[in-house]
Amino acid sequence: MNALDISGSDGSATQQAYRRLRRLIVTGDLRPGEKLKIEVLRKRLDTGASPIREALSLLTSDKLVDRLDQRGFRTAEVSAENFQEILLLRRTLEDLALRESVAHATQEWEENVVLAHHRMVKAKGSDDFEELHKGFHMALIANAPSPILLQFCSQLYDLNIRYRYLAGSGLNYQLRDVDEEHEGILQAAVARDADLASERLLTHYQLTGAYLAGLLGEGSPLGAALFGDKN
Amino acid sequence: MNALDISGSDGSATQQAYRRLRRLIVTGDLRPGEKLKIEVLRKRLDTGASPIREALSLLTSDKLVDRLDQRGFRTAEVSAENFQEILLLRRTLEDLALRESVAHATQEWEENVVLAHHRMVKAKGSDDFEELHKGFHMALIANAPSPILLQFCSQLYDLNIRYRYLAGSGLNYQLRDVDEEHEGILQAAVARDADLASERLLTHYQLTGAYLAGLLGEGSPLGAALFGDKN
DNA sequence: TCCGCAAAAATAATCGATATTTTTACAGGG
DNA sequence: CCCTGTAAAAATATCGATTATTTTTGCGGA
Repeated sequence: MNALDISGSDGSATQQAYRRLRRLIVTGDLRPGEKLKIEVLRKRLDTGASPIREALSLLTSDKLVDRLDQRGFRTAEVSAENFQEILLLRRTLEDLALRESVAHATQEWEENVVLAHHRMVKAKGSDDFEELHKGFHMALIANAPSPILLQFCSQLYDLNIRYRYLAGSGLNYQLRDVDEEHEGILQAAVARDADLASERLLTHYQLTGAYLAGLLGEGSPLGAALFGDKN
Repeated sequence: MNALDISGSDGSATQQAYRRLRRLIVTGDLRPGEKLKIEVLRKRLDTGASPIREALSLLTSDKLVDRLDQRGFRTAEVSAENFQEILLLRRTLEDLALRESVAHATQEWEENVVLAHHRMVKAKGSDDFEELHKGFHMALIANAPSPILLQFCSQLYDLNIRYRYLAGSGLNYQLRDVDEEHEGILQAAVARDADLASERLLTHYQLTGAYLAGLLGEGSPLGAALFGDKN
């Protein structure tokens, strides 16, 4: 009815299916390359075929789903190359976005960043953490007057986080002092030092990326299971 | 069933609808911000509601269509800000892509670029020119080992060309020696001089962008008609 | 004249059923 | 034993109709 019900619930059946399917794919509940049969999903999400089909169409352009003409849908494959590409693009685009964002800094933006950081820190360990972590990273760059760029960043974030889930959700945050890195980025951003903030952000990605790449690399058992085995 | 398909059309009804609608939007046949009623399009393209709806979903992620939950679809609005953003992102991403492409140069790639250029030149003035022009620009960067980046570039190209059509199709090619610019980019690319090729490509965009911006700028009658008038 | 409300019309979203295509299984021939 | 053509089964894509939602219209009252 009203557009005001924010509490995760409503929207059209299509929107719901979109969100739920997206989550299933990003978290790895639906494995890479898995065939997505309309009938199966229809039962699993307890909705009609049309919303499923439309949601899958939307996910196609997010690069989370591949559409094979006349042969239905399947989740996007993963590969070491794809992972590296995502890392590279993320570094490039978020660097750009962060600089633009800081360049247009306002008090409101600054406060939103602080708030997003606070919420993320507070949710450490909870189920909401991943979402709030994205919230913090998006808040940093949100002030860039460039909606398309922001959408690219958001999309790449989701593609990236999918690999993190595939590597084993959550565990990769404990081994480094990520908190301190986040804190450093926050400080630099609030101080409106674009160079410093950007440098710290890139370092943050570099470290996270290297860590994940290690887990997922060709040599590792996990990498072999993900990239080698085509069942 | 439908034997009356024109011009070697293949694929599902959805794919066809997607391509046709895309063309209608990019060329400005469907005006910016125009409401896209399923029933109207259904009759216009002589197909069912489902393919239309799915095609519109696909176009949504190309940023050519906006979806208003429960309120249907409409073509994306245009604005001076949006246009400038597209120009900026295109310069940034194609620069990156071109350098990557040249860095991985192969004979096959080189030949494809030459071929694409030849076809474009040959088609000057014909209806196919726009498509082949895109073909040339995409061929230049096609060797970048970065499918996501290439997809971003392709998407931005289409968003950009839409403004060119809105400004009055074709006319903007006559006033500058675009041929020579293309030729220069081609030479530098074939010589595998990434710096030079990139510089020429950016100049090319700079000039084209400035020209179009002039046509579409706030002060101009065309700009006012496009950006000011919300009918 | 200007709201506000309710009924009516228009439109979007969804469902159930049908047609089309792909996949699978299998028989016959090389 | 493997290849190939074909028929049955499964799955996808599409259609036509129904349902839900939004927008418009019309009317009365302030």
